[in-house]
Amino acid sequence: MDKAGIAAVLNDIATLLELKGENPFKIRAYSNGARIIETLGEEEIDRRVREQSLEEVKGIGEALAQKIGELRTTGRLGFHEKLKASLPPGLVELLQIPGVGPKKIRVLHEQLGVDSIAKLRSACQAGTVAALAGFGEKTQAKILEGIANREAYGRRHLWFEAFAVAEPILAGLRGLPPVKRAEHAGSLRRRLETVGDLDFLVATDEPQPIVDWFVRRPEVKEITAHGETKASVRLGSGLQADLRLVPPEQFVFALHHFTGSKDHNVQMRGRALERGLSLSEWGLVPAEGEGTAREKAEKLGRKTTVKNEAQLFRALGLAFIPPELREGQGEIEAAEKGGLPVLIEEADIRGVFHNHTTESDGHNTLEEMTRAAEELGLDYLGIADHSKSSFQARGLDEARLAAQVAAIGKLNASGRFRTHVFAGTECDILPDGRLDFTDDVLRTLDYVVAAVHSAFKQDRASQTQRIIRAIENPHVTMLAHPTGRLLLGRPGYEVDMDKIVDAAIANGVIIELNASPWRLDLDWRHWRRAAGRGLLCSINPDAHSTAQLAYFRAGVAAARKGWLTKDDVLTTRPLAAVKKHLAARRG
DNA sequence: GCCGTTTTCGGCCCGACTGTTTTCAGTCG
Repeated sequence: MDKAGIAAVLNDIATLLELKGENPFKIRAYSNGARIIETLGEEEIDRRVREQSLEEVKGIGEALAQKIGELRTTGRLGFHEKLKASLPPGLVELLQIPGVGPKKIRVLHEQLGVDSIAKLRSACQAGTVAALAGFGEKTQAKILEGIANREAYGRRHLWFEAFAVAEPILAGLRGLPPVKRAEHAGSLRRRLETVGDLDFLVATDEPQPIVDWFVRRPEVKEITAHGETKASVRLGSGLQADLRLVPPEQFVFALHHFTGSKDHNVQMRGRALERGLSLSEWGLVPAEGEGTAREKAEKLGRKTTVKNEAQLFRALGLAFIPPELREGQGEIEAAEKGGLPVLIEEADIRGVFHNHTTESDGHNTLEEMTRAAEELGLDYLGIADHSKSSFQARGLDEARLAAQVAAIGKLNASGRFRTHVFAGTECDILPDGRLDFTDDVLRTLDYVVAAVHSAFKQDRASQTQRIIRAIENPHVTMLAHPTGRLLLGRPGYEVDMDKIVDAAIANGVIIELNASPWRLDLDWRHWRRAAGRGLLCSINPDAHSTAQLAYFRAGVAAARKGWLTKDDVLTTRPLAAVKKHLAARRG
């Protein structure tokens, strides 16, 4: 079993133990174990299982080492299966209802036999839930509302779309006179590929008019909380948005706290305690002495020397950690050693590859796409329409491809646009790993993007071998969307990504970070290690219209989460350097 | 379940909010 599978089992154990009412610290040990195993390489896991040295990894003890070893070698875990069998399968889904946690689930199950969301709804409608000790009318109504909302709005939202909704709200907040500072927080600020809700944080001494402005925004469909320092609304798009207001001296601590992630915050608090300090959304105060952290922070008030996040990190002996890296994946250790990367920025992007025109399934012509790229300030634009086997996308055959290559040559020669156009193809990888065009055809192009668009259901070994065979073709410049996943849509096809990355490095092939907000594939979680081993990235918008060229911004956000620097990405290089790279590739 | 050691047990991040309660438990972030 690979590490993602092992981590999933450990997390599942944590959830099941929660429902059993186990010791919360034991539960956390399993969650920690899942997170730790994700940060190890597959080779390292193999070696440590073989040498029985997993216990040397901090956070993994005797019990976890044994369980990880069993999962790795047999693909199963007796403990996990027994645990699963001991609980009705429907209990886990009850955790999705807001306000319902493990303790309430146990009572509902033991007293009323509730073991599914459907049964919970029936029990609420019958009024039996309100009669339970510790429950009441309001709890019952809230559960019913939670079930209804889950069905109507339960899904997460793409970061790119949520960001577009949040930007004007943030700008509006910043324009209000009593607002000293305003930022968004949470997974939106961390630029996670999907977000659950929008979090806004405001520094002010006069909260009430700001809260009132917020809940009266035209896009607000429903107000779910409207207090003095906090408000929650549901927007027309189904997104939930939370606003929190804090005094200016507390802003930086609240911003750090509500940006998260949870794992990052846990580690930061632990680090503060090692230094005799207590870190919370209120402030950074001595852990010793009388009073709560909040009281101490309020006493310190405006005398705090921490005015921004950089100073907050510095107070704990750390370099500033950009929000994108705050996932509890080793960023604190790196910040301590001065080992944080200088992350790529939007302004570094000089061009974009893998874009479509009306020749295949794009909505704009070659000229329209080139003009749009020029308006974005890009030095080069790579066209890569589909190849003939993708007939559903009006893929080009050899003759139409040759005509397009000629048209691109003519456009470049005309000097009409400052943006240089590269002629390419998004060439189908056939089910057996051969490409859709012969080498003689591929040779006529500036670059070749190889992509899987069919036979998604091959087994893992065959799918991996199929893609590696394509990578080994000397005419292939880059591999497109290596897992084929669609966020909130479908999972990727089964592949051994470590082997594919190894093959790409060995053959000098680039792997794209497909910047379509629905794809963001290769996922950011792979990039740090892959780039560290020498893999070159290309941030490709896969634009099917002029507007979608801007998707490269979502790609940059994902690249930043993957610890990528300017040097890790082909498309930050100037035109001459890219021409040289592509020419060298063609030989 | 893990860790560290004052070395085999005791502590593990912590505060707000809600609804229920009448002093607090459960949930959430």
